[in-house]
Amino acid sequence: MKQPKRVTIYDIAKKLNLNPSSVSRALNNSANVSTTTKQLILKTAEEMNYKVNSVAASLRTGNNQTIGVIVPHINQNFFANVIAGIEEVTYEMGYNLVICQSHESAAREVQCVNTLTNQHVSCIIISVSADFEDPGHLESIRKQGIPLIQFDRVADELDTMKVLNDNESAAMEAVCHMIKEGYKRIALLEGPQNLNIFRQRKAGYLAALKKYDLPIIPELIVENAWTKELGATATRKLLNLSEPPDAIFASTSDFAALGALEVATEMNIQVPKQLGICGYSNESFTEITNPSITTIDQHSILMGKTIAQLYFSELKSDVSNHKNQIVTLKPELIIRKSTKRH
Amino acid sequence: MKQPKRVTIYDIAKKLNLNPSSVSRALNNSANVSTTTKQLILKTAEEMNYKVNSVAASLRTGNNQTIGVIVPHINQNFFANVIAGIEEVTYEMGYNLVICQSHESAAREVQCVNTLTNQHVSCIIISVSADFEDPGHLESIRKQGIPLIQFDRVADELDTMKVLNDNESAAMEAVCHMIKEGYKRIALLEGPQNLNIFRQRKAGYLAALKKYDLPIIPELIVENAWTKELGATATRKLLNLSEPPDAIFASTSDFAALGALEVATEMNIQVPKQLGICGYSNESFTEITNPSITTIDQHSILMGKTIAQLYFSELKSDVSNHKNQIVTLKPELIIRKSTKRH
DNA sequence: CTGAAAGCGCTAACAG
DNA sequence: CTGTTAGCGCTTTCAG
Repeated sequence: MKQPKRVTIYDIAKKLNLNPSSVSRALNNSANVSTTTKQLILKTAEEMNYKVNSVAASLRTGNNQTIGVIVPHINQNFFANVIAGIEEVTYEMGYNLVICQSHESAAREVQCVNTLTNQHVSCIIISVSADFEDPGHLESIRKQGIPLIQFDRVADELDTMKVLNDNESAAMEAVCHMIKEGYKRIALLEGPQNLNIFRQRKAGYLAALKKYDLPIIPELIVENAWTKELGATATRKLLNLSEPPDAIFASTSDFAALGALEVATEMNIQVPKQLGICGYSNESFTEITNPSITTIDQHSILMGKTIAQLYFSELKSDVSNHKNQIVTLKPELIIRKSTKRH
Repeated sequence: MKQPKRVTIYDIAKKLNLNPSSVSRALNNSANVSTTTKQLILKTAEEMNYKVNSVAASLRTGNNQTIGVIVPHINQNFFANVIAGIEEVTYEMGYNLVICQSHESAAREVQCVNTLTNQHVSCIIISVSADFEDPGHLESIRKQGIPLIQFDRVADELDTMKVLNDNESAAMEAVCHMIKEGYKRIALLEGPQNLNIFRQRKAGYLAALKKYDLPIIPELIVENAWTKELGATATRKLLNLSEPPDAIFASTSDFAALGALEVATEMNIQVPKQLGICGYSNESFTEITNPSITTIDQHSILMGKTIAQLYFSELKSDVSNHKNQIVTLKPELIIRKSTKRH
């Protein structure tokens, strides 16, 4: 593909018998240029179809108005919405987004971090992959002086800006709600415990049981039931126990809850009468299943906006007394038919 | 935020008493450097924690290994999946993605184009906004010598690379299927006709009617029924006609189909017995509604991969006999319960 | 195989 | 207010 020669500020300067720096000043709306010449420059720039080369500007200023985002998958509702929220704010500020997917792989996450740091992005926003273990690559971001914001799935031990959901209290609220609805043997579908969010949700589950003096029954806690299929398998196993649960809290996702619902339907077990089901994330389908599924909304778009706002507020804040702020959002329990016995 | 001084190739060169150009050669794995010095350079680069500055490299080479993507909304299933598909391929090739949302606004789309062209991205991939009228900004991309790939929603008249879905044949197949199931008064929910995709889907609908010698009934064609709410409103109106339709083809989206289904349920009209419903896009929820919704799958991830592959194949192809290739994918009719009378 | 030197396009001192 | 100059970090000729 042929690249036609692009118009530079030198071309404009030459045409007007001016100095490139004046042109630069005019284009950047600097005060140190007379309004008449500024007008003239802007007009001819327009005429000559001049476009800034922001790569050159970035190299010179060391600031490229670009924010890197790393998420496991961009085509998952929660992450897509968070990114949409981030973009809403960054767009207003004239910043661009470079988006990378880690595909839930730590190795790939490291590569994403490298490409972003090589590009000297102004900030990196990340939600870590499922097999996250070693925060070395995140530390290297900080070492290079690039602001880092972790959200949702984070390395707790790392002192960075964070935007979190209060998973524990949300999970607790959900399970308390189920208990109040009369469920007594509530099973938990749990996610990989190396991720903070799943640890917290489990903690909320346990706290709710404790609050109501219900026993913790190990056989009702199923590991790694993350997808619809795994949720279905887990549910089948649970419902075939000699003492099956009367409710399932799919703390991993609404997909697992959907798997549970399908198995219950298939086994002719009535939801919510014989079995209560609660998911997590408020995926759009939870509203239209039969019965509709109780779930927890994470305000994902708001979360994205909050993340971006956090960056910009830090940017203009006083450098000297800088602390890594942590913002925690409150998820919302959405009670639907799948847990309403009364 | 403090930016610690970054290690450059000069630092490495100085330490080793070499010339920066040798360091550059070693890092870029050039042939013109002895294996011993190459080893040495790579080792010390590692030790000194050197990271390339890809901004500087971009400025020098005029090639930044970055692809810009403009879509109406990143948090819509179809677009999120297309982007995921694009990313899968570009990642392998060491390219990055800069993602912009037009928010269905032509004005904002123009701005997105500007930021991307200013950044000298290697390629721009776009699906135009709903209020698209004037392809001027797309022409300016071409004028600047940046390869342009349009997908799905495209400006037909513009000679660029394109990756399309065969909307017309897919819509025709869907309507033919409904006719074969015995539906005779099939309504159409249509989208804004300034977008090629909705024109094509309408054409497919009309072609199917023609094929089976069914009359075109204007009162059964409803404009701009794009969302769930608009789909519901349209359906309510249709079902209250003196001669209501016996089927609805929601060519705009599955959301409109869902709205139709909800209205039918609410009015105690049996689907598929009294009313057939077919959507478009194969959103995940169409599988779990009651009854499940017949729809058209657009192979969105494949589409994304195809787009990226098209770019890379053009990249290495002979420049002289370059033609703007158009790839058309075949959507797939997914027949579910909402149209199965037999 | 290695060194020297120029320059991508822009911005930001510093002079005038 | 405008011009001069240097340089961001890298790649890439051209010499040697």
